[in-house]
Amino acid sequence: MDSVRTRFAPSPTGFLHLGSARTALFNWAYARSQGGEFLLRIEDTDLDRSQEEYELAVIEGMEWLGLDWDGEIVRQSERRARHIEATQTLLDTGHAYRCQCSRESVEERKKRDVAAGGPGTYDGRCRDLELGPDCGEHTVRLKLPLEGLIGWEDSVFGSSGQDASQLGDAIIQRSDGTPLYNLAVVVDDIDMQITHVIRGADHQANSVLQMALYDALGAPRPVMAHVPLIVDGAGKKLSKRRNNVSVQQFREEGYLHEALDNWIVRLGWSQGDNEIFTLEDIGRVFSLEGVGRSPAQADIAKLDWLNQHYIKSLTSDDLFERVRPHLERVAGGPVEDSPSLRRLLDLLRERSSTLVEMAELARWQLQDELEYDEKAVKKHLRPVALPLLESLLTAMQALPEWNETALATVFDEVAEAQGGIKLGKLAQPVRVAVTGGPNSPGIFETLEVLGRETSVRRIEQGIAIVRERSEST
RNA sequence: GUCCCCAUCGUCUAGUGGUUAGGACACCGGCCUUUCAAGCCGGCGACACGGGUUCGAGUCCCGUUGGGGAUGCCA
Repeated sequence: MDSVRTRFAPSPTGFLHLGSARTALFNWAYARSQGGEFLLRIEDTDLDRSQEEYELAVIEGMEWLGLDWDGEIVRQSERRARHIEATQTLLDTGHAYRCQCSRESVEERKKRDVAAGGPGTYDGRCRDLELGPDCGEHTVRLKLPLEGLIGWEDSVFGSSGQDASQLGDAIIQRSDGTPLYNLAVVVDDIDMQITHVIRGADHQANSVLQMALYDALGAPRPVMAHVPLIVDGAGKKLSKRRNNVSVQQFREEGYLHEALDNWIVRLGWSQGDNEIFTLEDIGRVFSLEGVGRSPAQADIAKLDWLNQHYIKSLTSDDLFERVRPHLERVAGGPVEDSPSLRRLLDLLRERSSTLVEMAELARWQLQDELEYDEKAVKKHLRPVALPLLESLLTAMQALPEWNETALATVFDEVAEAQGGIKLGKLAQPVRVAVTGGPNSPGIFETLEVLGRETSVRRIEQGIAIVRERSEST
């Protein structure tokens, strides 16, 4: 049996977006699961739209997602001679013909046909004219069968295809002599010996044409597998214009590639009731049978959940390296590695669904000056808290050891001395004093992480705030 | 307009003629608790509609409705 060869063929017209990323992932996964090869081809034939910058962005996105490809990257623009050669072959074998029709006249005839209730396809005016190479400015059209089904057995959608009567002869070479997408794709896929073409369902119509092209070129057809589109909240195909969906943006927003891969693979593919799939799992268990047929909406809440799941499973070193840029943004400068920061990060794992959120939650540790939450201050730094904070401060300063256990003991003693008040009565004012807000990890952990010096300073500062407030009222 | 495709909880989905229609996320409630989370337990919640076929349809067929995609000398 021939070994499987798939490819991902993005056009570098923007950043790698969700839909493309999923197509890439599926192709990668299928190849890996079958012990085959996964190739990368950049479709840069539309020079107007292609930009090197975007090509780099696409590659970067692939690498970030962990989708490694085999062999050298193929650039479609470098294969022009082959495309032109193939067109010539089609011309020589009578599978294609030169067409002199101008855009305007084709357009006009099309309009007329549509008005008459027809399909509005090219009417084949030049089909049998047998125009030679010296016929002046011309395009080249593929000579499609006039009738019969042009179909294939799709691995996802089953019997697919269209009746030839609904199709017009498509242009495969522009009047300036350059090849068009459909021709180039087929020629490249043949030369690259692609065995399975896995791509978005928006290509279904192209596939009809491409099947005819394989036939005309006398080449074996690959297995086709169309994947339902990912749609936005409005049910529309994801668009770069309307939706913020580039993978680098997700990265910047603090999502892990592990989460993104897992999220994406479950958009249109499933395996029983399983939800968690590492890239390694995907490369092992992915199958075309598991691909569904209806479009999927991308749900950020699910991504958030997955992201936290993977954040929890990261090693300490890995986590630190990945949040670091986000921490530094919050800190406004370089952030030093330290045991207490590592400890804080661990405490924050189960409180953060993104790395950005995690850095935000670490703000009180990263900045010298506290940013107070007004509501929290009003609620917890009140006169009643004054004796509490003061006696706590005194007791804390006398502590020989600054750690969680010792702090817990101090809190218990103060709570007892203050008339057996609940721990919460004590903890909240302290929390607001040392973090500026009402939420943080456990108060003992928080204080330990913060260290004696800063904790004491901030509690004193908190006491000052209470005094100030009681004087002004 | 024409062609193609799709249709199970709000979302992602399991389901291949006989199920109390399952899971996950989200949401709601409870437990835990020094806050927020996390965790655990529980709850709400779906087969678009109408015809067939069948002893029996979420599952098969037809139609309707709704949605999407394609209709480029773009990729």
